[in-house]
This record gives sequence, C-alpha cells and structure tokens, in this order.
Amino acid sequence: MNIGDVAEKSGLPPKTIRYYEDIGLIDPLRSANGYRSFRAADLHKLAFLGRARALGFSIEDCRALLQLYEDESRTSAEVKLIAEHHLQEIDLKIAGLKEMQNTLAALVDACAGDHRPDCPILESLADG
Amino acid sequence: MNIGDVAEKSGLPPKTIRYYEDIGLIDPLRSANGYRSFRAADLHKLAFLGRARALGFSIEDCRALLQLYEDESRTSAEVKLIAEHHLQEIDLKIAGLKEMQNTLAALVDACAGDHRPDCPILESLADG
DNA sequence: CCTTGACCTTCCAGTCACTGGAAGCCTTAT
DNA sequence: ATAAGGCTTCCAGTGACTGGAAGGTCAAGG
Repeated sequence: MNIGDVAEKSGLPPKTIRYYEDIGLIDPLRSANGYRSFRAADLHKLAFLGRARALGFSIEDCRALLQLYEDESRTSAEVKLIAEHHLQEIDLKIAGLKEMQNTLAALVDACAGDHRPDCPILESLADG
Repeated sequence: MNIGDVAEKSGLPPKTIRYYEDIGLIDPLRSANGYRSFRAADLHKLAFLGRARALGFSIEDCRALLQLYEDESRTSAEVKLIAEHHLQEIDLKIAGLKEMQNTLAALVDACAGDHRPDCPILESLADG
C-alpha cells in the first residue's frame, strides 16, 4: 500500500503519517521507486495511533502505549497508569474550561450587545 | 517601574511581558539605561491582558479587546461578538473533552490494572 | 513517443504563546 | 573591587502537525 491508501484507510493525512515515521512511531518499507510501502501491520499501528490521539493521548503516551501493546510481557497495570494520568489531565482541563465558561457566560449575559459603549465584559477585564 | 515590578504586580512573567511588547500589545517607555519603564497605564493593560488570557482569549482576541477598550466609540455589540465566539469554542472544547473523558473513564474502569497483560484499553485502541 | 494529471518524495518554514538559556550591561551593597 | 541581582538582546525549542515549493514516478490517452 502507498501512503494515499493508508491515509484513506486510517483517516490520518499523509503529512501526519510521514511525521509519525519521522519521529519513529512507524517504520514502513520502501519500494524500489522510493515510495513508502505499508504493510497491514503498519496500517494497524496507524489506526491504533489515530484512536489514541483521538482520546487525547500525547504522542509520547502513544509511543508508550504502542510499545506496551507490542510487548507480550506487559501488565495491564502499566497501561492503566498511563490512562489514569491522562484522564486526570482531562479532568483538570475540563474544570479549567468550565470556570472560563461560567465567568464568560455571565459576562456575555450581562452585556447588552447594542450600539452603546458600556460593556461589563470590558469592565471586568479592566478592573478584575 | 521596571519590568520586575510590573511582573510582580500583574502576575505575568517578565518574559511574557517582553513578548507582549514584541508583538505590539504594549509599548512601554525606555529609561536612559535602556531599561523598560512602565507607566500605570502599561500595568493596567498588562493586567487586562492577564485576565483576558486567563479567560482563554487568544492573543489576537486580546488585541481586539484592548483596542475596543481604548476606543470610546466602540459598541458593546462588538465586544459581545468576540466573547460569544470564544464562548462557543470553549463549549466545543468541553464537549470534545467530555467525550474523551467518558470513553476513557469506561476503559480505565474496565481495566484490571494488575500483573496480567490483558487490557481492554489496548484492545479498544487496537480494534476500534 | 509525448503529455497530462495524480501520485509520491524531501526539505523548509510557519503555527501558538510562550519559555529557557547564553552573553553581556547596569545598579547597589559590601 | 567585587559580588549579587536585575536588566538587555537574540536564538532556539516546545507539540503536533500543516502548507508549500521543487522535483521524481506512474498509468492512461492521443
């Protein structure tokens, strides 16, 4: 398979796939013409990476997860640890965003949004 | 005031303050020795920026908000528009994160986290 | 045989909002 | 005289791509 095929099948853009090779996440073969030649296993890895990234795992987490996936002697505890850390970060991010959301929603609500210059949003930013 | 003072008072690191000058958000005076010399108005702007950034506004949004703040002939509608757009993006981000959170929490929950290699997390990443 | 178009290749630069570090000047206190 | 601490500039790196340029390859049609 050429890169276009795996791009379509994995849902990842060719640029991203080349990038993943660059940083050592995958290692496809090369055809005589220099084109990357992807095996089923490569496609499988890319799909794995796509799903892990969609869950918000960092590239380094993905690298670790992929290694664990391929390591028969892994323990599920190792995997779970990574996932739990990541879940915590997601929780924190959500909490932060919700605070912004609350504050901002109140300000937007209080703002008339008309032709006049008076604006609680600006006032809040200006004076805390 | 020197940069250290405004850093402390605004809560922004000196590096960030220099960066904000670089990109034209502020324009402090210079003392004879080349040090930046901040007026009260500069500090005020920095505090404004700090609060806007804390609400998640992009630098370009901050620039626009600052301009509106200083423009007596602004309308609150202009301000509100920016805030509403940003609020929408926050909503979207939260929604995305919550989806991750749901999926991931279920997987973490299903994972034994023991010495065995079997792991629903990896299985889910591998097979969709 | 030639051309066209759709692939593919590499490499460089840009994104966003900083942040770290190096090299060197200025000020204050000892 | 020197040491500490604060200030300056400039360059490079962060994460995870993404866009674009310049050029090689391949299959189909004329």
